[in-house]
Amino acid sequence: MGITTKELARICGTSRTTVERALNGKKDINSETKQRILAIAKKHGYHPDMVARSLVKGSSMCIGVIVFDIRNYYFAQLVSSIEQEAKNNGYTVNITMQEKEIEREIDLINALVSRRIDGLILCPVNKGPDFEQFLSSLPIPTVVVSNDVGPSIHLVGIDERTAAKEATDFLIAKGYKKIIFVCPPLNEEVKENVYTHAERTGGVKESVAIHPSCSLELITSWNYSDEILSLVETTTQKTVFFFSGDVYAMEMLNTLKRRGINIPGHIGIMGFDDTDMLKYIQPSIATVDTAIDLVGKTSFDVLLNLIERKDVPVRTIVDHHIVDGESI
Amino acid sequence: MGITTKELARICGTSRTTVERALNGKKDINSETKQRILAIAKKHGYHPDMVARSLVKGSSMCIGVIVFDIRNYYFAQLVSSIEQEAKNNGYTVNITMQEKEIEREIDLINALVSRRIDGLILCPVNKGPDFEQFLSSLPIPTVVVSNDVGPSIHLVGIDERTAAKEATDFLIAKGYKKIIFVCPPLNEEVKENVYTHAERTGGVKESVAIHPSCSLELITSWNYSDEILSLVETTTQKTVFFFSGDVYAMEMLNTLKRRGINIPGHIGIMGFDDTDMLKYIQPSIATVDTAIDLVGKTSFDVLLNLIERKDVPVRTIVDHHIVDGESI
DNA sequence: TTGAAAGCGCTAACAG
DNA sequence: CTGTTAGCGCTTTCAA
Repeated sequence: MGITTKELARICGTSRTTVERALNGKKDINSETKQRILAIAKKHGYHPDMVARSLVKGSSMCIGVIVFDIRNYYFAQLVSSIEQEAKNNGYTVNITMQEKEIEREIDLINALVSRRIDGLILCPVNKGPDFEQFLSSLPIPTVVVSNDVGPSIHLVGIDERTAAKEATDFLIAKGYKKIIFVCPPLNEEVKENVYTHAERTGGVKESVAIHPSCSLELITSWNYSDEILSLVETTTQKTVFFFSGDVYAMEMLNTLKRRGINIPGHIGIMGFDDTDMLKYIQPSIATVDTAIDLVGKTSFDVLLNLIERKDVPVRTIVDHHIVDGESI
Repeated sequence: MGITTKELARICGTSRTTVERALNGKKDINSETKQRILAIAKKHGYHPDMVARSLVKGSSMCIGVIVFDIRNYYFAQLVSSIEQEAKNNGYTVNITMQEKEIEREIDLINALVSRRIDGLILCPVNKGPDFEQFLSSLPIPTVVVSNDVGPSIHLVGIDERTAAKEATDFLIAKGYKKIIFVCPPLNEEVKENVYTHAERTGGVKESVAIHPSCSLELITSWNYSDEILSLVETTTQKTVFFFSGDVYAMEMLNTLKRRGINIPGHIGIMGFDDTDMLKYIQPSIATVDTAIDLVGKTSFDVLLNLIERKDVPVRTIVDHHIVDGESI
C-alpha cells in the first residue's frame, strides 16, 4: 500500500495525532503545520487505508447488495440505481448474486456481514419466520426489495396487488373478456419467496372477481409457451395474456409473431415492470411501471437512514403506473 | 459484530492463539481442545472479521470492478460472469460505475484501492501514457477489458479488428456493395478511450480495401438515425448498416420498421457483441459474438493469476464468431 | 501442544 | 496547539 500516517509523521517531524488532525480537518491545529503536513501528504500520494479505518470505526462505508442475477434486466437497472445513490452518499457497493439458490443465500449474507458491510439490500429467495428472525438478528440493518419477509424487516417496493388489480381493470376496460395471467415464478411458491408474484396474482383475481362477465385462467408453468399456443389456436374470444414480468411477455410476443399471429388481434399481451429493454420491442408492449429506478434509489435512502439510526417506516411504497402499449 | 476470538478464548479458558489454531485448521493442536473450541465457536455463531484479517494479511479477498454502466446490457453480462467466477474462487466483487466520466475514473480507482481490493478489472474511459503510468503505479494488479491502455497493462478481449474484418467480408460475400459502418462512440475519440471501436472501424476498412467493387461510409454521429433514414430513402443499391454495438442496431431496426421499411430488403442490418437481449428481437439480427461471458470469466482468471504473482501473458485473446441472422 | 507479545494503520480518549 | 497511549480483531513470530 501507499504511505501511512506513521511515515508521514516521521517525515513531518510531528506525531501521528497531528498528522491525523491535519488530514481529517480537525480543530486544534496550527494552520501552518496543517498546510505543511497536507502538502507533504499530497506529495507522497497519501490515501487513508479504509480497512484500518473500518476496523476502528466499526463502519466500512460499504453496503452489500444481493439479487438473483443482474443478467435479469430488472436487477441490472435496480442495482445500477442503488449504486449511483450509494456513490452519491460516499458508499461503495458489494454486489453478490444468489441465483435463487436458497441454501446459499444465508452463507452469502454471512460472508458480507463478515466483511463489515454497514447494511444490506436484499431481494430474498428465502422466506418464513426463521429467515425473518435470521435477518433481524444480524448486527446490521437490512432492506428487502419487492419480496416481503415479514413485519420486522424494512421493505421498499410498489403496491404490487393494487398495481395488478388496476392493470387488469384496464385490460377489462379495453374489452378483454378472458384474462390469462401467466406467472411462472408462482410454480416455486412452496420453497421460494414469491411474495411479489403472489401479490400480483391476488390483484388480478380481485379485479376479475368484480367483473362477472370476465373469466380468469392462471398459467404457472415454465413451459407456458406451449400452453399459450394451444389456447391461442382454440380461442376466438377476445383474450389477453397478462405476464408477471416483461421478459415473459417479450418471449411470448416473439413466439407468436413467428407463428404469424398478429398482435394485437383478438389476442393481446401485457407485461409487468416496464424495464428499459421494452423500448426495442415492436409492437410496444403494455406494461406496469414498477418504478425500478425509484425503488433502487429509495431502498438505499431507507437503508442509510437505518444505518444512521433514524426512524423509518417499515414499509415504503412508491407509486406505480399503468403503461399503455400497442400490444393490447 | 459477533463474538471475537478474544471472547472465545476467555470462554474456552485458552489463549487466542489456540483458538485461532482450531478455527483455521492449523497443526500443533490437541484434537480434543480443537473439537471443544470449534463446538463453542459454532454455538456462539463465530464468524471471522474479514476486515481485521485484511488489515493484517494485506489481502481482502475482494476485487474491484469498474465499468461504464450495467444498464448497458453488455456490462450487465460481463459483470455477472466476473462475479460468478470471483465467487467460485472465494472473492467478492466491489462494483462501481464510472459512467464515462473521465475525471472521476481515477478517483474511483483510488477509492477502491483505499479499500484494499486485491485487484481491479476495468473498462477504462481514460487512455494515454499518463493513465497507463498511473495504473502501473498502483499497488495492485489491473486487468482491462476491451479498451487497451498500453503494453504494460494486462488486457482480455477478442481480436476486435479481425472480427470486424471477417464480419465485413461476410457481408460482402452476402452481396452487399455498400457498407455503412455506424460507430457513434468514435465521435468521442479525442477525449475518451475508444480503442475497441477504433479497432472495429479499422477492421471494416481493411476488408473494404481489398474489395474494390465495394464502398464504405462511416457514420460517427450520435444522431445516426436521421443520417441513416435519409440514406435509406435515396439508396437503391444493396446496402448494409453495420453497427458497432447491438443496441444501436436494435434501435435502428425499430426506427426502420416504424417507417415501414422491410428488413432485410435492399437494406440489411448487422450488430456487434451478441448480447443476450438480441433473442427478443425480430427479425433476428446478425452480429458478432464477442464472447462476453468468456471474457468476463477469463479476465477474473487472469487477475487471479496476477494477484498470486503468477506469470500471465499481457494479452489474452479469446475467440469471436460471426453470427448470421435474418436481418441481412 | 500451548501461550505471550508484537503489529497491521487508523482513531479516540486524555494529558501536557 | 501537540503528543502519548491504548485498542479495533486478527495473524504471526518466538518462547515455554
